[in-house]
Amino acid sequence: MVNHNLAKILREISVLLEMKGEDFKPQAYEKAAHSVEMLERDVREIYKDGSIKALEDIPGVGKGIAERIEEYLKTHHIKDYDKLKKQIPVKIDELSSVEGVGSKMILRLYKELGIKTRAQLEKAAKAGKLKNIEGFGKKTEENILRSIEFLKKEHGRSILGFIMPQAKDLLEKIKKIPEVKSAEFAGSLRRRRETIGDLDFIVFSDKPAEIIKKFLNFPEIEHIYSKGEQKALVRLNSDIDADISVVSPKSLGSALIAWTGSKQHNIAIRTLAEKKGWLLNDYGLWNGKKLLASKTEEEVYKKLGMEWIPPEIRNGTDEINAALKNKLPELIGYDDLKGDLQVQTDWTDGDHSIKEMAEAAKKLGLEYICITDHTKSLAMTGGNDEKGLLKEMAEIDKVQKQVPGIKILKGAEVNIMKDGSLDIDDETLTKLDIVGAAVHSHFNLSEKEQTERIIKAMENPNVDIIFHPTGRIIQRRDAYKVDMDALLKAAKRTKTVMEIDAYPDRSDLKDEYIRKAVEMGVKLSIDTDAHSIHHFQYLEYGIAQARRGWATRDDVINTRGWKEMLKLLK
DNA sequence: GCCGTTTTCGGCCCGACTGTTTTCAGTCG
Repeated sequence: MVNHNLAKILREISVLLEMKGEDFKPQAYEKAAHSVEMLERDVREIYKDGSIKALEDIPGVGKGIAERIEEYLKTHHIKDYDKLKKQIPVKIDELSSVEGVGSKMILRLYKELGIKTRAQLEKAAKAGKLKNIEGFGKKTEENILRSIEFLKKEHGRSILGFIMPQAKDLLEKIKKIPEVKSAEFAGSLRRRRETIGDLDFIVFSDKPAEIIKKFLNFPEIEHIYSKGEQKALVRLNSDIDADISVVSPKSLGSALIAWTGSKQHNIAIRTLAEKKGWLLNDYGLWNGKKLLASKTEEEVYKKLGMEWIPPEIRNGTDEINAALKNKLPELIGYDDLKGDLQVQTDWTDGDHSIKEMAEAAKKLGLEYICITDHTKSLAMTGGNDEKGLLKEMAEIDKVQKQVPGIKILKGAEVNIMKDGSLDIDDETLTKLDIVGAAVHSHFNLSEKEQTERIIKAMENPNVDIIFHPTGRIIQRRDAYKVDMDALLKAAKRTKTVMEIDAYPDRSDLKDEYIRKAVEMGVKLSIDTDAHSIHHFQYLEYGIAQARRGWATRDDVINTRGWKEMLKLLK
């Protein structure tokens, strides 16, 4: 996709314009950059299908930016950008990623010291040259050096499901501070984004200063970036940053909205308030000095003329229009799942036996699981052949008697071969309750070949579910190239279920594909891909993912009891 | 440069904290 590079350039233009003291253009470019980054379709395709008019349909992209995008697609250059870049030839992304360094500082650093890169900035700071620049002091120099040290460790964003246990522990600790009335996650943590930049907490109390003081004494705090009467920003010894903000319970609703974001969502609803002649800030919704609403989120949204919006879908896109019309779907709830349809055991690459997995799932309150060990062509996992599968089925029957109170379904994670055929014969597959099929090899086929390959597997009447349909692993492996529209159409036609793999670094399907599937009436399943008894807890993140994709209870098959669920399969 | 339930011009989210300076611009979320 060209989107990432294009967004980067638009963002750089924004910073360059800021340096020049332009007032509103930077926001315009920043907004356009954000939109382009969020697009699910490649800008090249959008342009190919609908020319420049289609580009102008991207939120925040008007005539001017659309022309520049067109120029970029045609020539790989944007003249205005090149011109700006020539005047100030600095590595903007490198420098602005340093905490506390923004456009104005970058400009001064370049003009006064000729600094273009982060390495040069570090060298100058170490040599004590920064404090000679007007507006810079010793503190600034120290902070820049500290931030560069931190960046060198290359800490990017954390994966939601992996960071959540730590976040939950810290939230519990915060709640135990006596002056705390209540406390919640905020930011991307509360929105349950698939990756998290830092841990945001919002605390409700009438004694903010004391809470900040006590929080700053927590042993896990390694460094304090800033602290005030109401807020603090720190780094934890686990090398992730945490933000805490304390607000009076009187402002709980408005503060939660403000601190949950997203930024785009906040801008949109604050603009909406402003249109009515009101002001929306952390402390409430105001008409002049008159407080209109502040206590609960519901109250604030209602006053603005809309229904409450679940945090998971607060993107600042179409959720606001839907909420204004009272047309938000009722998203699947965190208690709605009754079973897990992808579970591996020690028959292949799982850590625990069928019995141990069943017992663990039962303990968590699940009504059923489906055992889906790998099949033979995935040799590294010791995958089952036909004979092995039959043996495992017999073993499941045996375990079922030993572990009552949870239904153990018989399944397999069958390998889709390069040509779309399966590595287990149909006769054996018909004996299973559920057949999941998945791609584990040949990730580099062309989009056309990969799409046809998976559709061919869907057309097998035994294939019930496509597991982790895009094969991506967050921060490790990109999704293989596939035409998702075509896959979803085929899924609809063949009544194949698409999985939301809840394993935290998979989270596959991702939210925009889930939303597309929901719109097209394709059924989904949410499974953990558990390889250990500890993995069932990941269902929570699969549900979060489904909620971000606007999925309802009805869209997800394993919200039903197992008998009813099986009826939905081919 | 973008945008419209106060549409084709006039406004663009809002507030806390920091560092350096002495009243506020810059940065961040």
